[in-house]
Amino acid sequence: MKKPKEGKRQRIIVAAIKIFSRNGYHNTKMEDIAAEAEIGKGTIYEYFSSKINLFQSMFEGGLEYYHAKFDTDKMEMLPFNEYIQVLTEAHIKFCLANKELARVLFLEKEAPDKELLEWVINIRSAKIENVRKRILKSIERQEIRSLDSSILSYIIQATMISFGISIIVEDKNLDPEYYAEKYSDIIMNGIGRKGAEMPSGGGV
Amino acid sequence: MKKPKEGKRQRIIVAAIKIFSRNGYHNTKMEDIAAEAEIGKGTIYEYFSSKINLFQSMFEGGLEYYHAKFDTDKMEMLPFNEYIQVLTEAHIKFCLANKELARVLFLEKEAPDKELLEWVINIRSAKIENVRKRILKSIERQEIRSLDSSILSYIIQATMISFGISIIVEDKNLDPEYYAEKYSDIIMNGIGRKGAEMPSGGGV
Amino acid sequence: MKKPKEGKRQRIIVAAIKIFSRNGYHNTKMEDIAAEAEIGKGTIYEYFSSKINLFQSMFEGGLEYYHAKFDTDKMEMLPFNEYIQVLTEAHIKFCLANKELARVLFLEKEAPDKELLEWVINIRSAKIENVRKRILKSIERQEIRSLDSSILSYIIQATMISFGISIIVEDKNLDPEYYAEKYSDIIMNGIGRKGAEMPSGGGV
Amino acid sequence: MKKPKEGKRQRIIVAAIKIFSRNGYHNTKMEDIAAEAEIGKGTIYEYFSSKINLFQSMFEGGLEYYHAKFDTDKMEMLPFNEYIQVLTEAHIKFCLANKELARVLFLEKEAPDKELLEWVINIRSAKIENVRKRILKSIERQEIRSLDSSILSYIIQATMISFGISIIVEDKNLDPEYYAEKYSDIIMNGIGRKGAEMPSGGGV
DNA sequence: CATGAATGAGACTTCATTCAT
DNA sequence: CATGAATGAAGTCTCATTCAT
Repeated sequence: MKKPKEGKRQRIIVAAIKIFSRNGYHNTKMEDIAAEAEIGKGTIYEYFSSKINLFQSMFEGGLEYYHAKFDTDKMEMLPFNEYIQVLTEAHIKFCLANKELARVLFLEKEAPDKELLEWVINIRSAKIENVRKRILKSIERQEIRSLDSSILSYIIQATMISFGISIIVEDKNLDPEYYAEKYSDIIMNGIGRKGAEMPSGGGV
Repeated sequence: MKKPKEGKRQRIIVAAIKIFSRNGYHNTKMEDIAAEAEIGKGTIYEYFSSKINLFQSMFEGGLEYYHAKFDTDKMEMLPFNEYIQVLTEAHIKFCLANKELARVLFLEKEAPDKELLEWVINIRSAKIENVRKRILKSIERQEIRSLDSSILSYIIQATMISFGISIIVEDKNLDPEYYAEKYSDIIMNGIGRKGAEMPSGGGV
Repeated sequence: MKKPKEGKRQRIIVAAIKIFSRNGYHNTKMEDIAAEAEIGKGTIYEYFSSKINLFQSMFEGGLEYYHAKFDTDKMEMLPFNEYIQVLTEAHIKFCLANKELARVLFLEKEAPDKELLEWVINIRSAKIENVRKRILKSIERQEIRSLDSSILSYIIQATMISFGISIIVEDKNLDPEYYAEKYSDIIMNGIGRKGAEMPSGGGV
Repeated sequence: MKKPKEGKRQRIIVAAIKIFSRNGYHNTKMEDIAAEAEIGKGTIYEYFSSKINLFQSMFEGGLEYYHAKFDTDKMEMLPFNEYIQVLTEAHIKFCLANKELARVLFLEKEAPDKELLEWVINIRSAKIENVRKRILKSIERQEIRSLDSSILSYIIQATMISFGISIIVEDKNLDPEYYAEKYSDIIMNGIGRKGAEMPSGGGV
């Protein structure tokens, strides 16, 4: 039980994910986390300066871990429809494999701290911006038709999150490949009947 | 001016929306709400039995107000692409007009109370289910092609929320009609180049 | 319902007795008393300056009413055993007829106010002293044997209160005449077997 | 000196007795007790879950301590007059030695809690019933004459309490042995002049 | 390093009292 | 006179953080 040094820090993080995920930031007591980690309450303060600091460390580490799942270099090479598929599949797989962490990352919205909130918003904006850039590139490459890149990036981002939420909150077991493919199909080809001229097609 | 009993309740609700929206449930003090409403701390308790009761009352009233924006009878008549447009437009307009309320309704995720959390989840599931039923009907009517109704309802729901969030959090001023139309276009027609055969088109 | 002036004051007192008796001083809210009296909360303050003042007024009035039951002039004439009987009978009758008031007078011990507490203690001391004087007179008159008048007055006082408590708290229906007579018998004649020499008889 | 867990609980109890005794339940603040015990406010809650719990713990412990003073086995052997003496003496000694505790035990009447109130009433009833059984046995043994055992047990109980009250409230220094003996004498032999026929003697 | 007993700032809530009507 | 909506002081309890061991 007396792991070296860093084993304990990790144990605290793991415990924190579990408890924060279950109860939310404000309903979580440091004591609960200590109990989950099977260590003394005071020990947490050897590794983290405060509750908010623990939360942030956990959050940032978690987000890093999440983003590492998306190997951007390889993805650049993929055609857009595959890019969407890989993105979606990776996200769903992550949520399925890390429900608790995902709950913290994607559901914890009550800002424990203004600074953290801003940081999170910036990360998300950056990610959306990344997707948007990819969209612009794909339009250039004529992989996809010309459209408002901003709207599309919102749609993509939002839908992925939404799949995650149904896993986390409703505890559904979405099949990553099936959902990724179906989603890609819808977004690439639309939902209108093939060949039919949709009224909105002529648009503005 | 000590008599008028009503109006004060509303004033408290309005103040609560503002403060809960700004700080979240747990970072909000009853005193702050009282100050915002320009009344005494104790007065709140004349109208609401507790902090959680105030929050719930505000939340439920807000959600009711939100749902009232969607006249379901008329919407049933619309073709699917217009249905999407109207839905999206109403949502964006609501978020623009009620940023603070929208923030509470769509961002407050830390359950102040398990019961409320379940209630919210149920409301959302019901709404998604409603959209899903509409999708099935539209497939039947051959307005849209045959597809996984569940996935599509998630996409629609998620995208709307996402537009709201960009208004609420990033303080963007989305043009309701433009976004509604562009979104409808993407979802109906897809993003692939017209006439091009998309690889995923042959599906599964 | 719009009684003259003093009717309302009395009504408040009556309500106060009922509610204070039921809940005790600190668990009683001014609002409860107002509700019981079927008047507005503010109206109480037209007749009593504060909660403590209402309590004191009620208490003092009640004690006066209680003491009025003991016509000291007539009682002076009675032989001691009858004096005890009349005293006890009057007390039991009072408690039976005014359970709620009696509860306030004899059970409310948590001093709502130091001043009142002292006042009550003084009243009781005075009453015990009165009984003691009567005892001394009776010893002089050779109605009773020579003994420690202080102890006897405590016994008499305490026993009466005790009978009252069993009525108030245990809700027993003591027969005033029976108890008065039996008590008088015991106190006058003792409990030892007639004629037997009790060991303590020779004592000290 | 942060470790020792016990001793602190006792210190809180002692402080609680002092403060509750001085001010009564409702006029006592947790902060006052903490100050008296020279500890922090929050520390009390490490040992007692609430104010009412602290009061009950103190009360029950105190009553236990009180009852332990009466060794019932030995007392069964004593003749009735000595039984009364020992009972009275022990009670007076307890009140003298534990004025504050005695005040809480015998004067605190405003029920902080209905449950506790009932518990106290039951304890007292049980004690009175015990004394009554002893009386019945003594009548059987012809130690005392035949009489209403219920009345006599009330008298005995009441008188003891009364002695206690004069110690607690009036701060009198009663001599335990003197009072016990004189009281026993009165109760055994009555107050009537020896040999004189008391009118009530022939009774009913 | 590790611990958990101790702490006290701070939040919710109650209720006696006031005062405009 | 009568009222009851409004008030805010005051009390209970929680929990992040500290520090002696």
